[in-house]
Amino acid sequence: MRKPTLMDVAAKAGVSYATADRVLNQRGGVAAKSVQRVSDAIELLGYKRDVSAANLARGRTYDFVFFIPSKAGAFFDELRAAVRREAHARLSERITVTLKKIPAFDAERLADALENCVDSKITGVCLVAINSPRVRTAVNALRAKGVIVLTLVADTQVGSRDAYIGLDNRAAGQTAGRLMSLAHRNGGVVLPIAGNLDAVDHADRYAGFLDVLPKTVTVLPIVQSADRPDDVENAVRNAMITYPKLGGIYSIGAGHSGLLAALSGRTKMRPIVILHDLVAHVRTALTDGLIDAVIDQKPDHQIALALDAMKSLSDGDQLPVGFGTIVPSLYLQDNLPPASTGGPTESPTL
Amino acid sequence: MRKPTLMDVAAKAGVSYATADRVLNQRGGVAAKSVQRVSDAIELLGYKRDVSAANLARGRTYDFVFFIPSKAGAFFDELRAAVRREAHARLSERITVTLKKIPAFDAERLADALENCVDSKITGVCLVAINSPRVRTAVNALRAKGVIVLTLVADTQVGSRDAYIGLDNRAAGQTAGRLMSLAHRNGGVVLPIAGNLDAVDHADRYAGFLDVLPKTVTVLPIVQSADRPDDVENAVRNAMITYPKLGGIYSIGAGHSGLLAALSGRTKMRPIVILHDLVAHVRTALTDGLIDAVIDQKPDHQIALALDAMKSLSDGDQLPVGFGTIVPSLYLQDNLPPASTGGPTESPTL
DNA sequence: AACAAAATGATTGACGCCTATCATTTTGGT
DNA sequence: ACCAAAATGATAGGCGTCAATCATTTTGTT
Repeated sequence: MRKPTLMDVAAKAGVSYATADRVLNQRGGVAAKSVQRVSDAIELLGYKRDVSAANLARGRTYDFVFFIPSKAGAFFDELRAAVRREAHARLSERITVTLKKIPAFDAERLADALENCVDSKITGVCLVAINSPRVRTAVNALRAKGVIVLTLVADTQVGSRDAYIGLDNRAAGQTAGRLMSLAHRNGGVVLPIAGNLDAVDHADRYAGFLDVLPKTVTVLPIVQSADRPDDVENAVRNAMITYPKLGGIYSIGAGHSGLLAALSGRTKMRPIVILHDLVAHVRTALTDGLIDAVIDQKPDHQIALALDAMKSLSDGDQLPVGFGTIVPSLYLQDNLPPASTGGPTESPTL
Repeated sequence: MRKPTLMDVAAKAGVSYATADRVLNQRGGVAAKSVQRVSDAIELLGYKRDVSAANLARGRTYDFVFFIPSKAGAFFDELRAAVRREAHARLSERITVTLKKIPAFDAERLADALENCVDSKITGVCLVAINSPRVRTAVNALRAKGVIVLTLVADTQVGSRDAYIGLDNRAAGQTAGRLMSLAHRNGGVVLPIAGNLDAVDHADRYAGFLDVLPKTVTVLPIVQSADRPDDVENAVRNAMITYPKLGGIYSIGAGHSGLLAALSGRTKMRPIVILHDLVAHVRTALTDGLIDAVIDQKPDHQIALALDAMKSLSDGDQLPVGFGTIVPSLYLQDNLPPASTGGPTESPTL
């Protein structure tokens, strides 16, 4: 027999469709014993509301907006591409996604963009947070209107948004440290490079890295490069000269091109190199054996999670605990995920 | 303005709803120029059929059956649990999943079960394949009836099923080898243990492992344990006595409990241990520092992919190239995914 | 027992699409 | 210009649910 409908439930419970509906949708005005009978019938039949039919009837659509900075570095480009892909894939699920590009580090532009949203009929927004009073008030205004607000990659204060989706940076650092340890079982010297330890994400990664390194491994003073390729390149070159036995490099932030330049050509007897985010040129470097491991935060996965979360939240569901915490992926040369296809693929059948 | 409907398309194209529908659903009997005008209108408006409404109207339901062996070892238990979880999560999407348990290695029972399906109204089946003539004919009979047939974890001949979803075993072995190399940059001795090299999956993993190991690493003769814990335990104990400097162990198959027993207590100065499949006790061993790395084939992900694939295929869509190839995940102690929650969670809101 | 309040029943028109039927118009061949 | 064939239009009922209305029955109160 086919899936039970609300009609079947009503019949089983010995009430009318209207009453069953009142129970299901908690419209109130139903006697306790009727509620019970309907609940029992639902349980008994294993009834599950057909959400497609429900959304159709409700005329429900999900309108989401993503605000992604145009920061230097390929990572946010990949994030944007992931948004486009996911959005395309869900077009037929009554989900519409708009992608807005925000100048990097520009809290005012971000606030402007958020404020512009307040009046439109938007279900949820997802932003890479920047800490600023105007941004906070704009977020609060949105939430006051019932708009779901998610932060992605970078968070604001807990409580001022509905959920945060982002990498567990400490775990990422620990993973790097653990791998580095495995490669230095008899001790050695390693060099950490960060963009800026004032940024919480970099600081967390660094802390995690130090967490798991055994005492037999010597950690050189950390280089803070502000993610500038030139600075990174110089630091690496100097370190390799000063410490000929340099056994490993952990690059915590960005500025990879400088690192790769300093390494280029040295595929033999070079330090173990671990860095973050599997962007295109990093993938190439890994394939070519120029570096050893990449710790990734799975931008595609984050976007998919963000969409799921916004949908759930706007349906009034709660998110499971721990939701949104991205566990880092560890890629070596041989377990790289397939490169994501360029644009949204045209589907022949509509 | 809201999403365009087929009505809007028809209006834009200057034809009736009926004609637009005839074009959209390729019912034929439409003049070429009308087809063109409708196609243009679809393109212009960015129309996308609302699949929920379509499935509702069609009365379409997806009835899938999974055949999973009750093989020894926790892996298939996890696979079954994943099926239950995913099935529960998609109940509201007009997807019904039945889970059938097949005695391990029993081609006849599997064939029986498959043959029983032929008459029922089933959309697709998904099985862990066993090579046998009766199974093959049963599969062919199903496919002849229009039932989608997927193989999972273990494949049959290409061409006799619609798709295969399973681990890239060579990549898995390579990943293990790569990690082992990183831990033995100055050479060393490692011990590979397989269940049975006649099984293609084990053979592939072993080949991949050897692929990437440098010549400076000595590989001891492989132990074939038939996945028996006792044999594994003995082999490991012997090797550790015979080769006090044993630097690494790669366990290709199952029988982990014997391995863990041989290792227990030795958290210091023990060989690097890499094994497969993040089942419960392996997770514990990794957390406790008894082993170093786990290569996982993501059973949950495989099930999710299987459902997606069966749905797509039964809708007549094609799968993208490379679909179904599972890239191995590499877990260290610090990047373990959250343990999957026991049963399907009861959702308060229906 | 009378009466208001509460609960229930019955029904209806969407939502966007599918499928089918039947009537009407247009086309092509001669 | 005639006729059959082809193409198109118009329309209706249904899929499962939502949201609303209005009528009817059941309660609890005094």
